[in-house]
Amino acid sequence: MVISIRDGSDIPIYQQIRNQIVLGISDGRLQPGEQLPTVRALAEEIGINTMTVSKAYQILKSEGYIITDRRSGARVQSSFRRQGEMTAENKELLRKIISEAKISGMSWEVFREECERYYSEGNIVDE
Amino acid sequence: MVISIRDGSDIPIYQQIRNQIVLGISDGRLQPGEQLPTVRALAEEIGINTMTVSKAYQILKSEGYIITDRRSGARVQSSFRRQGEMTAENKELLRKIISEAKISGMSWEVFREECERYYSEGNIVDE
Amino acid sequence: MVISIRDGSDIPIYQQIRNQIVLGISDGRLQPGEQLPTVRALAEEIGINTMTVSKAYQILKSEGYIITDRRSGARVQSSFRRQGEMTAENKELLRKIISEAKISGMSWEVFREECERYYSEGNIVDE
Amino acid sequence: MVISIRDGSDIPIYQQIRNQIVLGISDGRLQPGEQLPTVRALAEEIGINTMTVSKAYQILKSEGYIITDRRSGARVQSSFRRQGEMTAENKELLRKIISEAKISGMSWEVFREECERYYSEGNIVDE
DNA sequence: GTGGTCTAGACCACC
DNA sequence: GTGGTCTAGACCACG
Repeated sequence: MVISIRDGSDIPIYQQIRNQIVLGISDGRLQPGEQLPTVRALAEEIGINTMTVSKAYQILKSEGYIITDRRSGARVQSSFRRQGEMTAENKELLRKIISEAKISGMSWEVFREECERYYSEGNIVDE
Repeated sequence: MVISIRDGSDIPIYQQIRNQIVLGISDGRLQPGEQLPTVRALAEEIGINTMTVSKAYQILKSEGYIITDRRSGARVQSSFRRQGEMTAENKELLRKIISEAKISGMSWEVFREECERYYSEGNIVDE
Repeated sequence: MVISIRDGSDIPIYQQIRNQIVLGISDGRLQPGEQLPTVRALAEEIGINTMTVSKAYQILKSEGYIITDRRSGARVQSSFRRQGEMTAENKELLRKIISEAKISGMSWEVFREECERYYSEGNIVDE
Repeated sequence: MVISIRDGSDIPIYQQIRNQIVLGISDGRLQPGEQLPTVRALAEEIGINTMTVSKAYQILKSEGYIITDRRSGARVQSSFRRQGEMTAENKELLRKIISEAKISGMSWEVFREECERYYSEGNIVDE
């Protein structure tokens, strides 16, 4: 999977990496149990510091998306806790997005379709 | 309208203020043309520096949500440009939220309902 | 001549008045020697403080655009010093405008036409 | 590139900085992708507070002229959206300038030449 | 090292 | 009274 970094972005690089890997997991490009590139390899590929990649992996690990192993490096978690809830932070973000969408005059139908499109991009195949 | 700030949040205070005012506009608690608290009053109420509030107001102004007037202070815009589009940043955020929701096992129906609930909270009354 | 004030503008009201009167003189809506409304009348018409209109008139007077007279109030200057030069401030503003136009990809021809259009709006008839 | 500030000017310092950098971009003294001085360095050079420079950079960033990067500081955008339009504010300013030029007796030909001269000062080299 | 945030307190122009 | 600007100095996250 290709990780691309936007240079001018306000989002820290380690967050961008983290987000793209989560996205990859959600749409099936990264399968449960699949091996991730080593910290060093990914850092070199993107052209950034290994510390930055390492931080991204640490976060992914602490969030339960990946597991790390001294021998085999990092792998995607093979089964996820499916509590079916959004984090408080994501709820707040969603509120922000929706409030701006409403003010901009976007109808609920159009917004719903946009979400549905994102929702149907690939599917997780686990267990 | 009450503005509440979470101290430990990684979202800057001025952004929190900005977001809550946009939310207030979108759900009708702040009506078009309505007067906002003065920079000094809001700063004192929240217990922060006037500069921080001022920065929030300037962002809101540059985004077209409010107008500032030397006479009467800050007021909510009386009419918004309704282009019916999300910003690129919001699209990216929405993707992130949805990818995480999917992995957590949240079904499309549940997510849709959550969004619909936010969407129906109050309505903008354009004049 | 109708003077209209934009509420949310960054330009101070007295400047807006001043600019519109200068514009009126340049395009012929205000003829040399023509009587301007009294400070009080204009203030009431626009719905602002008399001080503000008074300040606008003072500036116009100091710039030589109008003359004031205890009896007949304010009148447009009947003949202007035609030195055919821009002020240093206007040169700087023009540079700013042109630099932004260039970066935005506006061609010299299009810019020239825009200027020409403004230039031909009405004509001064004096002497 | 040298940034010079006029102390008595009614244009805020951060705006003067902003304008001069835009000018530098438009006439090619600042090339796309080129590194700008750091906030601290520029502040010290001019003899002002870092906040003031920072504000200038943030405006330039929000206008799309530069990007800021935690790694390498601030850099000129490498490609600009070329919509070929003036902002409403610039149109208004241009009207004001032209109205005053006309009254001062400046002929269209002289004004046109002045503009053309500014227009031909350097050229943007987009990559 | 970089830019980003925030404070406390000051002064200004506008109305 | 209002918002806007600026300072001096601090602390933070990022890389």
